[in-house]
Amino acid sequence: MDKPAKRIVMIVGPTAVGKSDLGIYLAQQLQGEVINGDAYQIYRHMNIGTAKIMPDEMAGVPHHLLDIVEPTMPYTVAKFKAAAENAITTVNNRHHLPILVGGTGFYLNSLRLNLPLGGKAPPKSVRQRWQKALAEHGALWLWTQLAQRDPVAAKQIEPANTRRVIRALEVIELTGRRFSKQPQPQPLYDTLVIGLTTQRAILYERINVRVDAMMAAGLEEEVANLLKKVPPDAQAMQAIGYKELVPYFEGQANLADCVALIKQHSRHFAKRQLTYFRNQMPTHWFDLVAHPEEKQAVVTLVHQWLKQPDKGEKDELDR
RNA sequence: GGAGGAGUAGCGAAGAGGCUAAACGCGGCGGACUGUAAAUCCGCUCCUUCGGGUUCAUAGGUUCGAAUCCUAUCUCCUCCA
Repeated sequence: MDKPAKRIVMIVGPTAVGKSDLGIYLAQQLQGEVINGDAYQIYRHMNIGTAKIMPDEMAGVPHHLLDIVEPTMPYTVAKFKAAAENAITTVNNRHHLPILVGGTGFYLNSLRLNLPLGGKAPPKSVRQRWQKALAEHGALWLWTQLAQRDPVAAKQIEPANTRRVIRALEVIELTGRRFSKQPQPQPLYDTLVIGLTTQRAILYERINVRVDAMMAAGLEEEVANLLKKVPPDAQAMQAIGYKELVPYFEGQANLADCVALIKQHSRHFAKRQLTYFRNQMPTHWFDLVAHPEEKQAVVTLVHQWLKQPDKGEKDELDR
């Protein structure tokens, strides 16, 4: 089989480890451009809470896929994948290195593995019908439906995880194919994954400090402004740092409690991110918090990898 | 000084003689992940060489059997002085 020719670098890691900084550094060192790989930084008007890098911090490095959607609009992996592929083409046409920087493992993996994602977009009606069925018959009944159509998928998805059960059911209905038997296209890219991490206690402390900094920078006002045009149940409002403030604005909770919740959710999130990058991606780990000088080692690693003649990392996870 | 109340695993909190190594929540840890992914969901969390061993403030006691009953001690809270 042909090796995927286009090479891309990904910088992943939990929130608050310094991905954005490394992205810029690498871009400078390697003639690269940054492509956002963060599910919520794509939204406009959500800057402070998403720790979005601002133009004056970009040091002249082009950044793609930031501020491309209004927060009232839902967004999906598939949209991200398409947009990212476009951005990669753009960067490649300038003979620059595409550097994906972000914390949304699933988005990044859809790109890296060229996931078909169940084919086409699900019509709302199908999903609504299943959701109604769920409300009427319960989670176990719903899961049984899946078990009848696709025992393999049913075994892999917890009955309580109704969101994924419904999605599996959708895909089966829409494609006439089992959810567990989706086509497996060749990857489009040859990907090097660099992961940033640090000692857990330090990471959590950084998160706490960062949330306080966000509040000091005006997160409260940002969310208040957002809520003027975005309904609290919009997808964008599921973002950590935003959803927790809604009860405060509704007079249901005091600010300090909400801020504590933001920190807690951020910590939990960081842990989930680490799990994902650890187990779902072939990540090369670095601790630049404890060892900033290893930045150079990262550059060297990328250099060497770029020099290898189309060898390909070929470490797709078996599923 | 007097009168009440309380002390349970990292924290909060149930349990009021055997079904209790002790519900539940939080925190912590691990995991899953193919169009909501900063989402959604699952598991573990006294020690253990997995045979067992030590727990419910502490020390005694009652009982076949105690976190649960009795006695003393210590600590904390509330009220009266």
